[in-house]
Amino acid sequence: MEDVARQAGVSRSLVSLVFQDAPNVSKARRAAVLEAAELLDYRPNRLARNLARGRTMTLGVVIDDLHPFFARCVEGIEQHADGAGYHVLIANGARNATRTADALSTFGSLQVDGAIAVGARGDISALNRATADIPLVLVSFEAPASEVDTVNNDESNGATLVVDHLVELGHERILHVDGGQGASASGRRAGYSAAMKRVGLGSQIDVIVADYTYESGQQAATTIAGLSDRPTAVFAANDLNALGMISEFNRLGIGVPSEISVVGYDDTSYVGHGAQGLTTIHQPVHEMGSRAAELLVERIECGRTTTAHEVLPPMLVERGTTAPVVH
Amino acid sequence: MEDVARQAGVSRSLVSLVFQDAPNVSKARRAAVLEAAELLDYRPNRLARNLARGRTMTLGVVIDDLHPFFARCVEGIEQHADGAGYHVLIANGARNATRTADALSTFGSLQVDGAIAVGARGDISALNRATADIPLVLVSFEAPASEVDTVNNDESNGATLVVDHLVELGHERILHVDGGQGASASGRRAGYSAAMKRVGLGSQIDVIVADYTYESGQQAATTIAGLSDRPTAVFAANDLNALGMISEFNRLGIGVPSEISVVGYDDTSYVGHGAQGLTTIHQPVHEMGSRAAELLVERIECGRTTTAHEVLPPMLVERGTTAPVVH
DNA sequence: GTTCCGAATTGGAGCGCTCCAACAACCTAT
DNA sequence: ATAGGTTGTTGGAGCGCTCCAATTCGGAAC
Repeated sequence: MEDVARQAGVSRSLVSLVFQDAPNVSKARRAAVLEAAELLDYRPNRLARNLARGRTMTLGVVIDDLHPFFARCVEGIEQHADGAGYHVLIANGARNATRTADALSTFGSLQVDGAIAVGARGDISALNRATADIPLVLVSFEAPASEVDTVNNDESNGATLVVDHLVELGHERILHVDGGQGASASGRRAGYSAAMKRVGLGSQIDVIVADYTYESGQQAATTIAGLSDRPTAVFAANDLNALGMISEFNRLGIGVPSEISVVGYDDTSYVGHGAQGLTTIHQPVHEMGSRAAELLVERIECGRTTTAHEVLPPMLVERGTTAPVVH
Repeated sequence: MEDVARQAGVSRSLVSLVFQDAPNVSKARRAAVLEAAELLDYRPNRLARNLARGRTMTLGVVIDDLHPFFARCVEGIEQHADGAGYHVLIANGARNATRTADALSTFGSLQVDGAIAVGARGDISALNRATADIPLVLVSFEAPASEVDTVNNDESNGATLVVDHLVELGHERILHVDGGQGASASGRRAGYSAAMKRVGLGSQIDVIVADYTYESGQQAATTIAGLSDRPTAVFAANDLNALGMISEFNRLGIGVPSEISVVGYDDTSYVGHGAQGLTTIHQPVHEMGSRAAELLVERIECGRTTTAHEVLPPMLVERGTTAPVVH
């Protein structure tokens, strides 16, 4: 910077002003500085700038893993951040509470202006401690009572959409393969039960404990196939789980959707493809991301201190794995 | 830091030493500092540390988009980086040369110690300029003549594996739906032609121009269905393209693999799932990532100046979309 | 030709840390 | 008791920038 200043025949301060494109710099000097910088191949050191400014104009995002569901969320975050003039840095929590906290504290010591954790592991107090005093927004993480902002999908409403759709197709024996301890699983479970009761199918409520993996879907399918009073429809924990279930049903010679209907959850990018699209619940992930970024920027720039808990509505996407019940 | 030093009754330097866990600090003082830090809720500012050190112990990764193929590569990168003590920051190039260059220059001004671009857009000189003087490694980007390190999959060999597999199943009319201008497409195309000639099927060489999308796969399927002398096997541009093709064949009542065999490329995570697994070429993406990180760390720490071009072998994964030809 | 005022420019302190050279303290070994 | 070597500790300069208060500049108004 010193060198550029000398080369352009101005002071260091002026060079600084040019690179912040400050308003009150004369055309001539600005040009001179720019030319000198070009000549010397100078580019400002953001590290130093950030240190001096105490602002980084950067948002840190920790995602639980790098898979499509989170990716779409990040795209939403980026969209809003871009508009607000922030850079976005991503770190991988690797489905692991420690790594998540680590990533968060890396962001903290990197002095990002705010952080977003998507589908994070660990408990709120740990997350909060890791981020220290930079604002944090949680996506897909239920924390209604806490001081942190959250953005969630209305899981319970999603489950209701599933049940209503299946009931409309004439199903009554509707079973739920759940997500166990996974994030959002309890909301889906509760929504399922409530919806079943509401439509007068309380006696049919049946839940198989599973998790969000393909393999656990396959297992659940085996269990279901062996049931004496086999359900005519299954509400899966999520898309991957549904896919595992379907592949196993196919292997066992049970037709989907001819003999059993299957509904997933998340509308992961790949489930629309393939010969037989999966009927599923679309989460507005992209929007959840951009809303999270919005909340964060609000806190950073307007110093909002009230806590926000956003809940976004899901949507049913009807594809090829559900059909009217056959008696 | 000053406060911590005062609280612990030591100098600022000692506090610094404790937080770098330097060897020669007495147990007593170390404990005192740690306690004071705890009390005052102090955590070192990495920004300042990085500035002072001139090292960030961070690697920047720019990926072309956030989808599974790249995600697995990042996991490979992270694995090696972790071992070598580096943090990994990810930025999204958003399938766009400008954003890619931007991300790279953000990393540059953030003073990361090295950068990796996976499946980047733009030309080498632009990428090089953006990174300025920090070392750069390119993954899935052919640049044999340049000064930058690269890590690639042996596309040509991958194509050979496909042709050999199909020939073994008795196919002769083997068509290639290509990836157009996409990265690696030319390698696959060339490998296909060479392999066909080698097995004496030079006269059967037939290429349909397409790209790496699902939709273009569907289109290609329509074209193929209308061919007078319909091929018995198709080598698709990539998995997504193959999936599009298969769904369209299904819709048109053409059985896969009974009437036509289809082979993909990449072994994207989701293609093993579903009722009918896709036969495809597995790229060792994870390994490519970790190898890239290794090359990078080598340059950073050992100051290697010779250029490395790694080429990793692909592998055929036989699943359900290929079968012996029926006459 | 003064006076005044805003626009343009500058020096210097400071952001929070590291790292080096200097120094203090404590051991041996002579 | 003294030189020599560790081990432990410290002040201060410096990393590359920003930002403030102070200064200079160049007109327009009188």
